[in-house]
Amino acid sequence: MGFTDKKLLSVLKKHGYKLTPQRRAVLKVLSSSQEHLTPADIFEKVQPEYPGIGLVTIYRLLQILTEFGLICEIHANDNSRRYLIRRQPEHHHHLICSSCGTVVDFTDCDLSGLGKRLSRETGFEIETHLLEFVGLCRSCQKEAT
Amino acid sequence: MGFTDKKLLSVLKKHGYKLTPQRRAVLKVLSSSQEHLTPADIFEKVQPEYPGIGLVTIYRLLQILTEFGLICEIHANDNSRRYLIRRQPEHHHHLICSSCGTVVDFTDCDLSGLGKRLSRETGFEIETHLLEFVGLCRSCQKEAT
DNA sequence: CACCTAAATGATAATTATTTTCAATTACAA
DNA sequence: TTGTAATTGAAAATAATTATCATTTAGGTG
Repeated sequence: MGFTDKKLLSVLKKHGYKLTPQRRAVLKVLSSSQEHLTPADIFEKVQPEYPGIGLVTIYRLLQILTEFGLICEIHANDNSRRYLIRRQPEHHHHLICSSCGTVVDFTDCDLSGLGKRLSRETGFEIETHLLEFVGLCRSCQKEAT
Repeated sequence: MGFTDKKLLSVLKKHGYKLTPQRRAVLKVLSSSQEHLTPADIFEKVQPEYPGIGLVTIYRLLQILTEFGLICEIHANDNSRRYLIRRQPEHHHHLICSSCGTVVDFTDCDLSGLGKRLSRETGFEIETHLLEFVGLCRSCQKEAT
C-alpha cells in the first residue's frame, strides 16, 4: 500500500501548504486508487466529492506532490500521454502491458553494481534510475490468438 | 556508431517508401549527429540542406523510423518534452544528467534473471525493457559548488 | 524518355496537454 | 474577527503533435 491521505496532508501542511477541500478531495482519490491516473482521470474521479474543481488545481497539486517525491510517473508507452501515478511505499518499478496499458508494480531490482560501474566509467554521480519492463499481460496474450 | 544514412535509406526502400530529397536530408542529419534531437532540432539542422522542409515531414519520417526500431526515445527528464534520438547499434540504455540533460549511452545490462522472475510471477510475456539512470554529470557536479 | 499513379509534401487548421494570468475567494495565524 | 498571503478557477496563452487536403513528385511502366 502507498500513503494514506492523512499522511499526504500532513506532508503538505508541514511544508506550509494550505489544506483546501479541493486538495483533500484529490488526495483522497489518489491515495485510494490502485491505478495509474492521468490528470483527467483524477478530475473525473474527484467530481462526486468536489464537483466543479478546476483541472488546473489538479495539475498544481500534482506538481507539488512530484517535488516531494510522493508520486511518480509512467514513461514508457509512447503513444499515450504521460501518466501520473499513485506511489508505492518507495522506490519501485513498472511492468507495462504494451497492448492494454495495464501497469504492475514491482520493487526488487539490484542495479547497484551496474550503477557503480557506470559512475566509475562516466564520472556521473548517480541519483536514481528508472526501470520499466514492457510486455504482454496474460489476458492480452490470449486475445492475440 | 549507429546506422549510416545509406543503411537507413535502404531500409526505407526495402519497405516500399520513396526516397525523397527531404528524407535524405533528414536521415543525413540523424545519422551524422551524436546528440539526441527533438523534431525541432532536426528541423533546424536540415535547413542548410533542404530549406523549407515542413516540420510535419520530419514527424512523419520519425514515425516510420520508430516502427522499424531505427530510432529510440528518451523518456526520463520530466520537464523537457520527449526526445527522439539516433540509435546505437542495438538495445542500449541511457544515463541522463538531471541538470543539463546530457545523455550517455551504455549497452550492458543483465536483467534476464529479473525478467524471468517477473514473467513467472505475473504471467507477462516480456518483450523489452527500458532502463535509465539519472544523475549529475561531471561538469554539473562542479557547477553545483 | 514520357507518362501514370500512388505516395509524399507542406500549408493550414484542428487536437490535446499543459502553463500562465489575474481577479475573486479562502485557509488559517494572530 | 480580521488581515493577508496562498489558493482557486475561468479564460487565454503556449506548445507539441496530428489531421486534412490540394498540389507535387518519385519511380515503375510502356
